[in-house]
Amino acid sequence: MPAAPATTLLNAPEVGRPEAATSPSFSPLYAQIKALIIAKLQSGEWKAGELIPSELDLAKRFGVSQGTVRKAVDEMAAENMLVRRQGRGTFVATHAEQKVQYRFLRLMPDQGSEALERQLLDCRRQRAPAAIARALQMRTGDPMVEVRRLLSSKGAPVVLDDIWLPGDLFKGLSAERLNLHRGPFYGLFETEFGVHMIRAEEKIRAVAADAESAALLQVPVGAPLLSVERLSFTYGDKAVELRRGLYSTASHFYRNELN
Amino acid sequence: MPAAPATTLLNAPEVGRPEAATSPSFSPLYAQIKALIIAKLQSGEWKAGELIPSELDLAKRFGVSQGTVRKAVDEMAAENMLVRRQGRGTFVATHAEQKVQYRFLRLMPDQGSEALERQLLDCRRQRAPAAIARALQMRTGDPMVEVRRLLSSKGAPVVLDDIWLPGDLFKGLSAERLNLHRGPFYGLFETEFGVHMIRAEEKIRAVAADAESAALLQVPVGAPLLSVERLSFTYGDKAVELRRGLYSTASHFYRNELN
DNA sequence: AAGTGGTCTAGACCACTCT
DNA sequence: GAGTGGTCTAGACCACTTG
Repeated sequence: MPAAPATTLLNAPEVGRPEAATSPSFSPLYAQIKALIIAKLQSGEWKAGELIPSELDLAKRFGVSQGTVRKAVDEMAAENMLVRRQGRGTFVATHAEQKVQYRFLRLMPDQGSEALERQLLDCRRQRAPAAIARALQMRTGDPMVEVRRLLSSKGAPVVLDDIWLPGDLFKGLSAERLNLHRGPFYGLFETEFGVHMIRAEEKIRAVAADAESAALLQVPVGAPLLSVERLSFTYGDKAVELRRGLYSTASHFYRNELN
Repeated sequence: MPAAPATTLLNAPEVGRPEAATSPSFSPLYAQIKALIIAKLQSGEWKAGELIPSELDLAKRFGVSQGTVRKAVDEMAAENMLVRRQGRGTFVATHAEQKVQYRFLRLMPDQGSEALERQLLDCRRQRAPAAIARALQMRTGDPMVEVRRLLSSKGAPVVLDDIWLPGDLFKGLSAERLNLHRGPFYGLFETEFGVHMIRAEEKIRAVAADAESAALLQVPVGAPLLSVERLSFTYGDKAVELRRGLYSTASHFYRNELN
């Protein structure tokens, strides 16, 4: 039997030690450890890209065996919240400085793999329209930031994005900040606003280009485009971004893997 | 130190016992166990939907600890090749008799969740066109089966599929067989032909409906449709199906989850 | 050489299902 | 109650990275 937890205790209702767990609403120890680790990430104590304590260290802190910590970390690594590197340690996942930039962008070129150029079209404070507010669990009229931008491949526009973010979470966000930044927006969101996207849901449709989209994407009006509506979530399954992308799929495609 | 394996030995090159493993091309024991289990599935010794031996049983057979078998099965369950059911055992995953039918179909209705009606349009033996053959790693002109079918929701056509299968794997496949069968094709492929799809890759584009597709899907010519090109794989990452679907996304959408 | 994650074992006990 | 998967522990050793 291990010693009592060194620092942080497991005070979740009716648990603590597995022996105390009875049938209804049973939560295994490793799930509680996972929740504690997530809390550290959420609070910003362990930031994106940083090294977290070793498994042995965590095991001592939480008063459990290494194997239990391991299972918790395993799950989080599988969900892309943490990254394990043998011999080095475990790191908090990040959308910046990653080999695969644009982790959430599934658009692939038919040939080659050229980098995408970004072009900011607009960035302004807005009041939330009803539909946007509903998706983000906010109220109609709440302050928001709307960003519009274009992604191009070898000069040819490919993606037109319309992005909505809660105003209170992204206080200093401006066109200047966005233009200064290199790499994907999600990297900037992490470092500048402490908002880390961990998963997203997309609804994909085929639509006809309207006049404005057609002009920006340089396709004929009525041309078929991929409409990709993305709802992104941070820790605690909180929706923090609604994004509507129009993808020109003449020389690119949306890649998906099914299991 | 455990006793020598009871029946099947681990004869993989330069391994067998982890102690014998040296740096280059190191393969952990559980990965070898996993390969052995996959071999059982591939050979048809354990069929889709069936119960496989218990972890303790497998551990004895393979001469390893339960934990090692567990890790192998864990991975396979994560990849949807096996399904664990506490208290009952571990089963071979199947596309038939599953709560979620159409495991690979990501199309969702905007409202409700009505079942889809199938309508077979065509089923005939063909010679492989160059493009199809290439994707399936066959030769142009090889015998194939082409199936065309329509899926409808509440009478309204939603999906038009054009399916290509290797002729040698699907010998007795005919319109009659397909019409007799209930549920997804992949279920029939398992029971009748022993072909089990374990994963797939999709390339998605927005396209304009041509005359024929428009008529079948009851949309105007030129209407935007989702083109979903799916390449499906069996055990050993062997491509065994190429499918081109046209989805009408007026009242449905393609749902995807990003991690 | 020290520290980290990765593998493997052996054994205990719990939760769940079926008979 | 017997059998299955699920959790947890403790300890050993391996593979990899860094000083």
